[in-house]
Amino acid sequence: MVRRTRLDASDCPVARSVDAIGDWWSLLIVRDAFDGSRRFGEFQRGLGVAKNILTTRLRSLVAGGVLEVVPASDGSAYHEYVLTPKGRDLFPVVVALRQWGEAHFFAPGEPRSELVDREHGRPLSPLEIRSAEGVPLGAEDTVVRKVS
Amino acid sequence: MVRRTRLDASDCPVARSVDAIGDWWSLLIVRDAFDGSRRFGEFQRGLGVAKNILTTRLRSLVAGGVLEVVPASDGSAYHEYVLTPKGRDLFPVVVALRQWGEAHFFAPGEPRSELVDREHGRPLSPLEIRSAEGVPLGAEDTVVRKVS
DNA sequence: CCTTACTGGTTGCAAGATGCTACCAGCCTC
DNA sequence: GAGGCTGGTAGCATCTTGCAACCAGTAAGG
Repeated sequence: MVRRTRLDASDCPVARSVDAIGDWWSLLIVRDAFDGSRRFGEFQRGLGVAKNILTTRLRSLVAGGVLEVVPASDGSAYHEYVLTPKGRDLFPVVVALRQWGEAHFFAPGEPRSELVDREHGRPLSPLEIRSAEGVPLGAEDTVVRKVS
Repeated sequence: MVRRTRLDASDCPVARSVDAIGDWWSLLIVRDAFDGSRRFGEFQRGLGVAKNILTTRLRSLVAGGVLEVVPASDGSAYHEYVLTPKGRDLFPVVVALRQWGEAHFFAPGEPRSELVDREHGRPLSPLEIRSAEGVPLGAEDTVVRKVS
């Protein structure tokens, strides 16, 4: 058995998250879902992914509780894929990745897509890590602890 | 050419980030680096990954500017892998994934690792998405815009 | 020194994942 | 009811992943 390693039983939440959405396309599907895509064809055109790959990814996201299948909103006989509450909770992950990409992979003035406040049309403020008391923290101010 | 699709030229920052660290092991290596791992063997034992896989992942993270190779801190002839500033900027991504995993993949009381404030030993507060004005936003309050 | 263990890999092979191109069965539209 | 959309499957080639074996340079003990 040489299958891809499973980490869904790891005691680290990061590992379980990566196990659920850590493959290549899943997060981009979620990104497009946040951006309004609902139909198979929308995801396929938006991502440029092969249809068989998209099929397996959508199925695994549905199985993982990130997306759910609902009847089409336009009354046709087809169905649509929408984010569950669990899927919508991925918003900070997508925003964090977006901000990291913006900061490190684009030359100034290079064309890009940008996530903005719908009301004012301005970019979001950078994510901040804060303690329970609300004090901003850096990575060096934190430590991983085992809990049982 | 059937190689894995490259997204490093996409105009979406999320896609470029995923292209850089979106494979299975890279983010876990970064997580362990935040947790203090520096040596090849530490990563290997911490992750349980095959050595050839770890070799390629470390190389691509170094090539991508996330890790850098430095002489061993204990004076031996070996070298170590440490996060660059770009790599440390991934902290919000790791924290976001961790919080999502904690919220959705653990039964109450199930053993887990936890990220806490070093000073007080308490879990961090949940990440919040905020507008430029500091107003908390949900996914539905944002929209993606093309910039050129 | 000399031997032995550790560190940090490389190599070869088996099997799974990815991707492309057909192909196809329901819909829906005219 | 003909033709085009929608949402897939199937087959095949190639790439990636993973295990195990092997190996050179370094450190440590005697």
